[in-house]
Amino acid sequence: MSDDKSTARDLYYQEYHHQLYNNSYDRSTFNHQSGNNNIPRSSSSASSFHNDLNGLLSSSSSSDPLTQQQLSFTDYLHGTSVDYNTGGDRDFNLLPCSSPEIFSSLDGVGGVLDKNKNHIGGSKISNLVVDPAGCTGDIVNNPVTPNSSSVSSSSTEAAGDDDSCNKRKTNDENQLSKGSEDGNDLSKNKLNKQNKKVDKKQREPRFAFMTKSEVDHLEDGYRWRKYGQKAVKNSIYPRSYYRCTTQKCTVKKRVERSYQDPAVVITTYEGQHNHQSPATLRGNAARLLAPSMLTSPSPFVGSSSFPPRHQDLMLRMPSSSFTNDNNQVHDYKSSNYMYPQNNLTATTTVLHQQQLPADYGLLQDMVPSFNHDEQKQHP
DNA sequence: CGGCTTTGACCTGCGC
DNA sequence: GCGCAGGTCAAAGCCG
Repeated sequence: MSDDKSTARDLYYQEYHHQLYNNSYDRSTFNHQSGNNNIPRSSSSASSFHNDLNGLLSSSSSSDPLTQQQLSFTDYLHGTSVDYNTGGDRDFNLLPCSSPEIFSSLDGVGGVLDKNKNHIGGSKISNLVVDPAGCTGDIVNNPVTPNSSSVSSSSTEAAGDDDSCNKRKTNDENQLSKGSEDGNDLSKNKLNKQNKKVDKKQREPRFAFMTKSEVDHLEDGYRWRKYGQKAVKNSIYPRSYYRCTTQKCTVKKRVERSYQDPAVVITTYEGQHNHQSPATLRGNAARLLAPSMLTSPSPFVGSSSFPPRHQDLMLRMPSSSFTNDNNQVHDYKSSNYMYPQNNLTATTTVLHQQQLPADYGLLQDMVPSFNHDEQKQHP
């Protein structure tokens, strides 16, 4: 990776984390800290991750006028049956989220955590970032310009199980095609390759959560099978790859620890669950649900999908804006949630980018505008 | 024995 | 074309 890109990416990080940082202070989320101390939690930070997140996301709605609608982490995981090509979903592309891309430079992240620590008097902090990635629909619909590509293509993610499962199949097909060598076949192969390239552009939506935890693999109500582990460049901590064990469920998640703040675990979800949480099926829903969720319609009812509907996210997010190089104003939806659980306080930061231009996807393309904005706000 | 983790090999995409 | 890094596979081993 070139230095220019690294620099640009760092600038992106700075702006990204600047958003996190500002939101930590701009909003009245710290009020939650003293307001909800009676919310029960389980002892293990890992096993209570699901609970924590539900609490993080649901408790904040009580004081957030923007959020008339309950949204929990379970909602995040399940969402609802939604057509990502319709309605407002198409209105906003989302920040590209490949954890190494976003978090490999964690200067700002560490700052957020430390600031929060100072702010709340040394309480343990779970800091998580919900960072929705490109929508599948957007990928399909949005044209890819030579100078940029869709949001999702900014990452190196494979497109879910279907894609990965097709890898070998594709190789076999290519080999078969090689076997029959005609001029027509060659052109057909080219077309096939192009089509497959387009197919591979399709990425599952991704959400990255940053959580301060001692345990890498956080319990979220689903069952996961680890299928790989890789050393991460510039990091002493490996990245683990998990796949949902439910048959025909293509959801994956990556778990890695920040090398700059080892206390921070970065979990990236990819794909949509097409089933109910095993925890729910086992009758453990109540244990996993945050109290506020018990009073709201069950998020497990109906078909489930991941990620959450973007409208739901947007409902909960105050907006800010930034301008890109073309002086186009983009709405930014972001929020932080503080969730006190006895002596544990957590912060949820949700970033959302709305109404990006169709060709405004690549991280490299986003960086200048972020930088632009950064310079405007902080001369 | 089934389910899960570990781990080396392999594949793919991308930049040079 | 080559090298690198990310992502995935699958055999082997572990564990309850």
